[in-house]
Amino acid sequence: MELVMDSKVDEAGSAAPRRGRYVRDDSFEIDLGMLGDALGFNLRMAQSAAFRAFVRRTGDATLKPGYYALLSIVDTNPGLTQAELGRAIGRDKSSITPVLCELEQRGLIEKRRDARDRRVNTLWLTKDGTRLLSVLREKAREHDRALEQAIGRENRELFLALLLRIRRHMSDNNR
Amino acid sequence: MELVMDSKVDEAGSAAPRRGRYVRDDSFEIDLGMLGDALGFNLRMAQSAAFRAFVRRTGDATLKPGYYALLSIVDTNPGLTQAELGRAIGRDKSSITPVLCELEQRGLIEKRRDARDRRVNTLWLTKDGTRLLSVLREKAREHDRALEQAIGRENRELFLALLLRIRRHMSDNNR
DNA sequence: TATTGTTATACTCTATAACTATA
DNA sequence: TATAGTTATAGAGTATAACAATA
Repeated sequence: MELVMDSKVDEAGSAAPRRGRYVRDDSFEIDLGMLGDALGFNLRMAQSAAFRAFVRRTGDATLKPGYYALLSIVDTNPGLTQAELGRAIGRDKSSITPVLCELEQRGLIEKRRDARDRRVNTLWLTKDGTRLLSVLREKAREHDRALEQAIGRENRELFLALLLRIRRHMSDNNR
Repeated sequence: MELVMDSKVDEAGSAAPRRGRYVRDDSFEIDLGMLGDALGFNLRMAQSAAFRAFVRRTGDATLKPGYYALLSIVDTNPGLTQAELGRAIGRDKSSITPVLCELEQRGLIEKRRDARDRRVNTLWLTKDGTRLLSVLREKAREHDRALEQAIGRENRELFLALLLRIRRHMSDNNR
């Protein structure tokens, strides 16, 4: 297909010494080649840029970057279990445990042993957790507005739909 | 379009104890709430799903997941320096060094001290590096086709453009 | 037998700060 | 003074495997 993108076949071969140009002015001088047209690479770059911006925005909110999503899900689904939470965001339960322990120690969530199935912990937000979450939600809203501005408001719905399709299509389930 | 997914505003409040339903069948039963509509969260989930799929696809290619992009850029820009490479993908030079050392030790790239500026290393692909890259490129092409299929071929250009806008708009430069 | 949550362990990716050698 | 590359170190984020408790 296209994928070949801007392979202008300049340079006429890989032996052409790039040093000849000798630019050193921080201008984006590098040719990404077919990488610049790759969906995966650009998805990664965009995600990484967006995530860093989110961290900058929430950096003073006294919480590690990745924890906002967990608090938010517990808030929306009070009493869900750790395993359910893990499945919801596609992470192993063992990746969830230490995070939840820290959130509990900091008094942001509460774990309750379920009476009907004593293997599971149900998860609940505390008052403090609710309070912190509302602060984070405001930051997240600002972040979302910035992203929306970047892509253009009229593209929001489609963009979101495409991201969702990728998640569905590439997830471990459809291996 | 559809995009709204499952934000049905059920539950009618966060106090409703989810335990009542007591489902345990791995079906996606969790309500992501406003998270499900957040650009940042969905970007992260899509990227992570896509990256895992890429790792599955290249897992037997004898190379760590993140290295393909570096090899590809060195191929397209023979003789570029480590700092330039870092800037091209938005990573600190100290994040680049160990990767490049490993690639050199494995005989995939060559570092040459530049004569005109003896501080810099210029980077070059070896024969082996070129060979491995061509294998990886084939995998990458397959991966790209899978992603394209997920979003729909007609959306490719727009999607790519939006990802690029995010990268430009949110990058550390426009802080 | 299967699942939940925990633990031990390890790997990937990334950054900051301090260093050297150059410029 | 400023930059290129290295090193030491650390911190997120993630996973696999083995385990005890429970189903």
